[in-house]
Amino acid sequence: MAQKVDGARRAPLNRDRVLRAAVALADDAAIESVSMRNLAQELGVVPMALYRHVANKEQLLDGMVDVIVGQIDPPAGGADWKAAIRQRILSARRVLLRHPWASSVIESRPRPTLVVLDYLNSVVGMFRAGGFSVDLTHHVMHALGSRVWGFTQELFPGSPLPADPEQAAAAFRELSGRYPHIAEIATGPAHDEGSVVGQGCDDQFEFEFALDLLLDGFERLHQQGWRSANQS
Amino acid sequence: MAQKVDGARRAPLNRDRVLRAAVALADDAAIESVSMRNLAQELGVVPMALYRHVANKEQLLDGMVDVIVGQIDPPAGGADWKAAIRQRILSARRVLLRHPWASSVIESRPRPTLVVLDYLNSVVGMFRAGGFSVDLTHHVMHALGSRVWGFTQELFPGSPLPADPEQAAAAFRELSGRYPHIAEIATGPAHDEGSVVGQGCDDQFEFEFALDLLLDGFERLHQQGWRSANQS
DNA sequence: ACCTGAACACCGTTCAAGT
DNA sequence: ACCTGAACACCGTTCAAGT
Repeated sequence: MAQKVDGARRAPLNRDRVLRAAVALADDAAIESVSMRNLAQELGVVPMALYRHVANKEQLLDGMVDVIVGQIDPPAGGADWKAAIRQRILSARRVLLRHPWASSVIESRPRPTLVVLDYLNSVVGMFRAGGFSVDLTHHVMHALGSRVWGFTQELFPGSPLPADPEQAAAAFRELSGRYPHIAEIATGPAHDEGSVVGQGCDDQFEFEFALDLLLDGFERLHQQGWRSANQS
Repeated sequence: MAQKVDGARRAPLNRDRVLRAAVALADDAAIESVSMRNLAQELGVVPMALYRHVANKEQLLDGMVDVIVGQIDPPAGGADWKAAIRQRILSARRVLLRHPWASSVIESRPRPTLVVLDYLNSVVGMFRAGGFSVDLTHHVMHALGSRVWGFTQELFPGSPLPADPEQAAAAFRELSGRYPHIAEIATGPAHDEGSVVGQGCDDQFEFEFALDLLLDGFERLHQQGWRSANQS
């Protein structure tokens, strides 16, 4: 649980302390616990005191995103564009795994903050430094989408099966009847035991599989000197 | 704006009417307007009357997703897997474009509903029918992620530039100074006027660019008889 | 047995009254 | 001039009192 401030607090409140406390609260409890009132109590101040340091709750969430994005490693020097971008995105992913609430907050922001623009600008610069045309870089950034932050929408969030093995087996039989294709890819067939598809799945593998598929595709287009259809 | 029910309502409330009213309210106003209290008022009933037809607000949102997903075209017969899946996903996209609130609601659901599982099951089935191995189909579904619903996370939501042309020009000069790479791909260079990169960008083009890049990648892996590393 | 108004435990934010 | 308690306008949901 989040640390309580002791009776006589010393450090005066500032924006940075507010943001770090909000991140800690989201980490320790849940993002739903991050209300202005709850956060104020955690800091030992009256709710209205927060409004001196953040304009409103939206700006608080923006600030929390900035704290997270600030933890992503800077670009690695020396490596070629593909390795460097791959490395950087996997660094973003490691940050997000430490703060599971962050991906949904990033998604929820209607406008990018300056810190977010800094990160995106530098990723764009990495493609450009690799020789990508302005045109191709534009499309490639769109194709990456949220993967540039190290996450994607999970299609099957949370196992639908109960914890109890016997109940799980029964639930699985029912699932197989109604959704045979899902059941098949969820567990893999018995004759395919060496596969990575097994009980649950390896999210890191899936992420890298898709990332590499995209990066390989980008590389191929770049090498072919890809241009928009109306220019070819 | 949403239609008001006239004084003497006739049709008794049922789950379907509740869900359709919620979708209409989200379409006409905004998803933020879809509160139990607001929705009840729209239907001319007391808030608690809704709880007879949906267990709670979470189930209301699930039901709204079901209404949306139910509008996606069934699989096209006859076409090869690539064309058929492409077509189906673009149909999902057309549905989502009619209901702009839907993508964020789909993302927010912690567990898939039966209708959602039906759709996913049938997409999985389309890959399997195209000869994809269970293994590859698993990874390919993960790689599609939210694109199977016809959307992806927008990296630059809403133009950061003001509407006034003069102010926009000034803002853009400042943007260019701080974020030169973003400025470059946002507008494209002057000598590249034929490009699709121009004032703003064509979201449909970007979606299809990324979708085709992925589908082409899937096809290549399938043709090469791709297997997990530990099996090769 | 069915329905529902009042109440509870929350929100984010405004604003006037206090120092 | 600064700070903040009370208040406002909302939430989702419970529950007991009413029919």
